[in-house]
Amino acid sequence: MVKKLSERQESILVFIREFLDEHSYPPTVRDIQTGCKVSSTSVVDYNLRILQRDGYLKRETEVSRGIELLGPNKPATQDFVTIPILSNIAAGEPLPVHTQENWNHENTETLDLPNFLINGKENVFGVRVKGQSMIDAFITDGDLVLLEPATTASNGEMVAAWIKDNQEVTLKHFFLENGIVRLQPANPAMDPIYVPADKVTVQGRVVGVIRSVN
Amino acid sequence: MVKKLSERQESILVFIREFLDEHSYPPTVRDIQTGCKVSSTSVVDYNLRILQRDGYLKRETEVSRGIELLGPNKPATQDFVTIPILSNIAAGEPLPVHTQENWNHENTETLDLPNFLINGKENVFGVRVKGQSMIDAFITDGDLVLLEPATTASNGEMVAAWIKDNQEVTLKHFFLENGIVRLQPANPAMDPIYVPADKVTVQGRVVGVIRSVN
DNA sequence: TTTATTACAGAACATACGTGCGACAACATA
DNA sequence: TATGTTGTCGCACGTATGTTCTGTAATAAA
Repeated sequence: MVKKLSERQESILVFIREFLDEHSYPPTVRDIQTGCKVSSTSVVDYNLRILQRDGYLKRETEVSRGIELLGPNKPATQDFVTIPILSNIAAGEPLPVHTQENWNHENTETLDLPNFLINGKENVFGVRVKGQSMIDAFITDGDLVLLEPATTASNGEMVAAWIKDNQEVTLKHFFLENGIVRLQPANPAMDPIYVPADKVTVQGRVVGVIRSVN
Repeated sequence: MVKKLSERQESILVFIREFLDEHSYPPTVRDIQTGCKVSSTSVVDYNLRILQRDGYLKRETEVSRGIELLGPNKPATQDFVTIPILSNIAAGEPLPVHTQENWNHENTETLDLPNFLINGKENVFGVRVKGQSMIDAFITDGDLVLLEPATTASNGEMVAAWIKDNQEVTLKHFFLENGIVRLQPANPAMDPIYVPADKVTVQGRVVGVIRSVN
């Protein structure tokens, strides 16, 4: 016994959805009035009550803009985390250090990711893999690598490591053995790199990889 | 020259974030006043102006609840798409065919993904890579592969292919050459598989890969 | 010292905004 | 015919809410 919506109610619903796309707050009754070319605020109120009664939205009484869309119109409710994307990583340079303070700015590219990819880790940032230098098995050109800032790593973890002598950042599995760091490619066909511990700086732990094929 | 936030400004920022988690609309100046135990609305306004000046938020003048968080505090505004995850892919079986109709059910595991990963493609679904059979270079055990349903592919595209004689689904680059399908591993060290075209069924095009390291 | 600057307090003002009321036309029901 | 019901309209009331003004104290700069 789902009643069909009237033309006006339909347009109100559409308007609210579009309004939410453009603003960070819901519309007022009067926003809807002008947006849907309704002659009176009371008509808007009247129809909003119906929409609420039928479960299309929820209203907070006496609260300005107290409208929340429900059902299919409801915006994604899952937890999302915004992470910064470090682009322009020049070859032969370590990753710039990134803290929560210094990416507060408009020039930083960001990305919203579902929480399960981050899994509670703090300050995760993304790096776009460019060229061949960072490529290893299972990670290739164009991939977006998610890193958790770290200066140390446990054996076996995949890290972004700055190799001083080579002047490059590489993604490898990390093993510390008797003062020597073994950087093991995931690809068994490739040989590991051995570097004295003081010539390697761990810059982050790999927590995820995202590849988008176009 | 990023100024450090005062304790009060910090608490206001936190309050707004928490308020947005619980409501579908931003707080008013007075909400912040009581929430942060500030003595006067003018103090809230004063600090909001500073936060706006320093780029932590944006305000719409004369608009109730006209507050929008920026930077790391900004809630996700991106578009998200919900896709189904096919789990329990038994070895030796083709992928179950999935249409928009038959996964609208509660028993299907789903995932919300940012739109850029899907890029306008329809009916994308995810498959969790299990075991070694589907592993190829750049894709490994545990990865979530995003597939677009397809029965054909252009040369060079990575597809999920059902090889009848082997009774297995594999992820490979697809090449059709004189009635023979060449399934080329991305890993150059591995040999391609040649199969008569009628013994291969393309089941989907790979549009993305997601790996989450725990 | 004087003078700015920063941060806060209290009050008041003006508008934004949700809500209620009476009326009216169209249509169905009895 | 009388009686509801639905959707609309205009208006107005009262609260919600952004904003402004005046003042004060603490601290730094001159």
